[in-house]
Amino acid sequence: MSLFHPSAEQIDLATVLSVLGDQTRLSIVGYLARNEDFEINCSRFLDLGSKTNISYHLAKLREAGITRTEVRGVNRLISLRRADLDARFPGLLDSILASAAAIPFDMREVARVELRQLERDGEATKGSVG
Amino acid sequence: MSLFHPSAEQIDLATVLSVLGDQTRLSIVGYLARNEDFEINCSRFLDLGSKTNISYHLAKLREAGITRTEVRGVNRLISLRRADLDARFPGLLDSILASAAAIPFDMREVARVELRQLERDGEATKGSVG
DNA sequence: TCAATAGTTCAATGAATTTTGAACTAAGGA
DNA sequence: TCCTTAGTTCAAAATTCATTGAACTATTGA
Repeated sequence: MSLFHPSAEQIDLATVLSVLGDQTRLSIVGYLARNEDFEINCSRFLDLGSKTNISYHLAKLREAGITRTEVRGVNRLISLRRADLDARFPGLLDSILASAAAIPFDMREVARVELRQLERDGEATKGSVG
Repeated sequence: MSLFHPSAEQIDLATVLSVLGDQTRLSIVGYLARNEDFEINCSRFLDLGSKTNISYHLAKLREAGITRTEVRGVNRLISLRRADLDARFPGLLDSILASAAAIPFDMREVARVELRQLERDGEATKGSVG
């Protein structure tokens, strides 16, 4: 049920580098970094491969300590473990993100996803402010 | 005869990360970084694997653009392409080197190699200063 | 309870990587 | 010229990695 995540101290440099040395996973991490304010679930990455394949790559990222996967109802929300990575390997993630090329995504779908998210946030704000 | 080296612009992030995502190659790079003032040849790394195997790993590093291999007589001198890597991926190499663990080497042999080098430098200085 | 959704696990397959020993090349020194 | 040193190349074996479809699990909502 609960998914394995290595502790910060268990995160290994060679493992992180080899896991990030793959264009699909680099694309996923780049997208997560540029969208830390949004809740991202697995299906957001189906542009990059089949459902099974994305599940495989996300498991690699999680087991390496690069991402966190939390079960939220029927979804799993994926986020970067930025603080843990920065603490363990200062400057590494930032230099990789700065150098990682932009991701080949369908930007209309990206916009749609983000619009839905913003609308949801808007409703939440409306509710709590009233 | 002359060995292939990618140009700085040809160096690819995912390739660099996957090539450095290997403990043997990370050890080689860490050693090169901590000994940039010395001339290092291939056999310096025989602690880490067989001659054939080290040749394989050094070729990977060279083809990824991480090291330069110059033929110097019967030896091949290996050096880090630090300037090229820094220009292409600012901060990446430094953050990796800062996080890379110390290498499991036979430190007596390391000391012997460095002593020989220092003695050679001493002779050169003596000659040029006189 | 039933269906739909989101994602995982499994087994199989193909591709790439790592490791090895044997044979090889090229340069330098006796 | 012959030997030694330094390192490469090749072919084979072992291992690991990536990708796929089919079957599965867990949660939510009707």
